[in-house]
Amino acid sequence: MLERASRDCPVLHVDMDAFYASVMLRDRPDLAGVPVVIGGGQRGVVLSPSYAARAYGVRSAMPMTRARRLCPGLVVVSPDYDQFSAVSSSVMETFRQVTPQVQVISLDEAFLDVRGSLRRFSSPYAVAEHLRARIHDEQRITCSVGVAGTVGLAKLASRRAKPDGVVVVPPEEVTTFLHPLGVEELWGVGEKTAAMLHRLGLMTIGDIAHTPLPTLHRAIGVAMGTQLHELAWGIDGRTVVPRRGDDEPDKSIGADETFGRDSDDHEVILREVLRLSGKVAGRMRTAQVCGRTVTLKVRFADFTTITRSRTMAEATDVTREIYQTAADLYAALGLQRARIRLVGVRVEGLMPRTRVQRQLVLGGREHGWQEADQAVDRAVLRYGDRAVRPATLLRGDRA
DNA sequence: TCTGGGGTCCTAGGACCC
DNA sequence: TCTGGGGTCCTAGGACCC
Repeated sequence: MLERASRDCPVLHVDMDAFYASVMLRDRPDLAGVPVVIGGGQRGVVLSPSYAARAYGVRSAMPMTRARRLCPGLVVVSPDYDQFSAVSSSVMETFRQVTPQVQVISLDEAFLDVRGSLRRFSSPYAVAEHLRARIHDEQRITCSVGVAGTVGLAKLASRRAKPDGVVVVPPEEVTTFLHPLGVEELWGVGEKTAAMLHRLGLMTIGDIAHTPLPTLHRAIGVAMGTQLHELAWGIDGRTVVPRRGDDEPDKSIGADETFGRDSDDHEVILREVLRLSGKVAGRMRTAQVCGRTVTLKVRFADFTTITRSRTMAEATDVTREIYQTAADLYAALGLQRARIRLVGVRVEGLMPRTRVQRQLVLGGREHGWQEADQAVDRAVLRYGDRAVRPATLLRGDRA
């Protein structure tokens, strides 16, 4: 029955079940059945709760403090991204053995267009079950698959399929499936938009579908209103675009860090800005890109967040120049004793380094810093990222 | 001890150019 | 001494996604 129902459903959304937690648990049989989360840090959030932890109400993105309150025996394990990436690559490779039409969304999910695979498989549903069996055999983790005619519907379907299942939404059942769901299930509807829709009395996707377009436009804007109205009727222009996830150049590279405790000490804050600048510049050099716009982000103790940016005449990947710009932006804030929770540095307007020719500044000593960075990169490659750091960062070690 | 860290996209106003 | 209109860049903020 599912075979036949899936015939006009060329799009699969595959979503690994509790991915980080599941990958960790398969190597830690001692933790089987124990409520455990991937996460950590004093002020962190839950990245991935195991199903045993979910039974206590623990959810992704929940503050760790709240998770521990809900589940006093909670075991917390730090993420091992190298391992997650390795498992993810294997899984994506399995997908590609079925179809080249694989769009990687993140480490743990992908869209597949399986139209080209229907000579080898009797139906999209059969592809879904084949993939689930293979991943279970090869990786010893489970996944859920949504099968539908559009990416938006496939994504909603995979959510309903969890854990360890398949949900097919054939064309004739689209509105029956879609309209009872809450508005927050739609892609693009987050906390704020959901609250706005709720104030209008729109609770379900069906409510959105039956709201006149002009009303939606007034409430949430023309672009968003049109998009949600279409999605509410299962209309979705997006297609599966084969992508590996790392084959498109980033548009920006940034790093931020929440302090263990809020700080109003300029020296502490600027030292962190320097460390983040070095981290960002290093990643830029690895990616062989330079950028022109430096953005400083500051989050205060009350969680209000501001950004300040400056666009430079020339693109750079030099730690010192990024730091100097970020430090200038910080100084221009003129903060006195404001307690700061987080600082961040991001560089935008990225372009391939080969396209950047640096102007020779009369009397300038521009090249010194670039060569210093290259020396740092070589040392880091050989000895690790604690090998070479600006002297001002060494003080942090003693603290 | 509420609320991470990596991103993308959109909006809106002002500057500036033609 | 009247005030258009389009296009692009820059800046700041906000929403959202994984």
